[in-house]
Amino acid sequence: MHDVETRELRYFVAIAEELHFGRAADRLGIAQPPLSRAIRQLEHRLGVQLLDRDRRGVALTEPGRVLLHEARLALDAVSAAVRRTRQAAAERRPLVLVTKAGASHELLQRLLDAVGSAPDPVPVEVLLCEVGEQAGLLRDGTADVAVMHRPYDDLAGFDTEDLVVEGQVAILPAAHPLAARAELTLAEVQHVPDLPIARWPRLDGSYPDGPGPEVRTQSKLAQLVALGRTLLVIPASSRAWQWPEHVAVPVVDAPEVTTVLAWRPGNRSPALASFVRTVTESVRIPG
Amino acid sequence: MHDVETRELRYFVAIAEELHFGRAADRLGIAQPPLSRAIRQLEHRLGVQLLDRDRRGVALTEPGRVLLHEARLALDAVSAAVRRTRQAAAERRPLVLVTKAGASHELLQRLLDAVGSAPDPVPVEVLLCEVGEQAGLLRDGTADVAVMHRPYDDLAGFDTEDLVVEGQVAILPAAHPLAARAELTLAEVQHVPDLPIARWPRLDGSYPDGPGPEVRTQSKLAQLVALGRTLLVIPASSRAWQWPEHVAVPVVDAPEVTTVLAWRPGNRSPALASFVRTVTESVRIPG
DNA sequence: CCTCGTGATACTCCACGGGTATCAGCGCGC
DNA sequence: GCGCGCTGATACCCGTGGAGTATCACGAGG
Repeated sequence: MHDVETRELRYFVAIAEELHFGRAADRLGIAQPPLSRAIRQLEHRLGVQLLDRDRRGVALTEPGRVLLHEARLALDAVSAAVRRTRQAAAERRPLVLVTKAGASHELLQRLLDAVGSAPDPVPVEVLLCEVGEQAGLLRDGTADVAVMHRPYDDLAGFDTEDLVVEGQVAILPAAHPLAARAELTLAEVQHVPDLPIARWPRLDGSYPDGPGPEVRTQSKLAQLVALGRTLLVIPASSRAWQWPEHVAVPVVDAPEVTTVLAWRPGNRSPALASFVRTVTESVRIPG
Repeated sequence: MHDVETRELRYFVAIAEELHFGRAADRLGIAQPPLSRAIRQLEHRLGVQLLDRDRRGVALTEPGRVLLHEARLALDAVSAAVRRTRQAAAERRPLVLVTKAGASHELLQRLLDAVGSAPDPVPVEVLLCEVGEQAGLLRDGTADVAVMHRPYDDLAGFDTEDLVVEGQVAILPAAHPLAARAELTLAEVQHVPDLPIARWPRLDGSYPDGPGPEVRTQSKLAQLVALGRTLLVIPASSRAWQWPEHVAVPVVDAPEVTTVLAWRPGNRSPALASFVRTVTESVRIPG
């Protein structure tokens, strides 16, 4: 009875995401039969049924959903081990900061200025990503520190430092009647019949049910708003939405959003420590 | 160029801990040559030298130390994936609480009483371990929640809830002159010539340099104190040291120790949530 | 000098991961 | 109704590579 190998976890993640043996095998660059065998073998080894094989596709069981989540964490940890080992062998490299494209733009600007003009400037490389990708990039060692937003982002398992708190605004097509309002409430915004709220993928890649369009990238969503097909509620400082066709209206009762600095706990790099210190001292707006 | 497999990480951890190919291979249940090859292959794949091979044994390079730490985290994450998947398939099982044997005994008693007499009692299984093992047991999914002590224990990556704060006492052999004192200071305690402070293994398994004896378990340390070979400074509530040959003297300027409840973030089990709520409400002494 | 103990090398072998071909159940269309 | 197409499962073969045994190369110590 061997142990579980990362290969098996990769296989399982692939099929759990695709829910289709053929496509998953394709993505993995192997044939379908070995994949079938590997998954059966994994199920047998765990003593747990992970998939409900139905004619017409595959569905995850409840333990399967658990394994999907845990396997992602485990694979990220393996990637992190490889990355951090290579980084330890390399010369002094810049600190990698990751943030959602377009979010907290001014804060980011101030933050980089502060770090660049500190007595001992830390070289910083900025990596922009899509919504929800930051946690994975931090976990797998691609990035050292992230600018994230509570309660939107998944902060589980990270050390964080709060930076600023802000309200949220609704982004509407300029042509829409609600765009003329000085302020709105969540109730008004949540059920506009002709502007259903867009649906983002969950952590497991599936979409919640609902009338709105499915989106995965900010640029596509921005275009949908400009086209008058949807609206959204986001922190006031987001700058990815300043098209001429967009109007921002404050939503008075939306939950406040906290911009936070997040990093992998246990990271004792002096560059990171210095970065966090500089940023919190110069950027934070005391509560 | 294949990916890194957990087998390779297990091999590396074994040799990094043993620093000896023969013993490591033995522990892994394989012969020595395959282990040599596997490690070479891993080094080649990472493009990093992990070990300094000297005639007369092996030493870790700096990247090797990084990989040892990261590989342990990754292997724990893989174990956790397996455990949690199996648990998800099993019937309602008790919550596993882990704590250092002998630490915070009264608090543990109150805590279990409170949970047992709550309106919806959560079945709790208590697991006792040695110093420093809690983090690993939480990370690899063996335990769901731990009673730990800041700043002693490694809380990196866990969600925590503070329970109580307390001072520390020095545990001395009853026969020693210092045992008669009503209180002591850290400076007095730290350099008692005939009672060098015992050395605990670091996270990587190695021991710091110094004159004191190397210890790994509490029971052995307790005996060493009773024999008049060492002393130690611990939280006042620890109860593993109440031998007749022991005397506890408060150390007035020792840093305070906070007893905390810790658990893996992102655990959405209702049993855990209810447990944490009950415990914090009934046990916590407000600061 | 020989011996012992280290890790590396040279081979042999076979288990297992992967490939191709094919099967088996179900939905669906003509 | 019957065939076709799509699913995942099965059967079988093959080659890679992981693991074993035997041995080497090198240094330390007596």
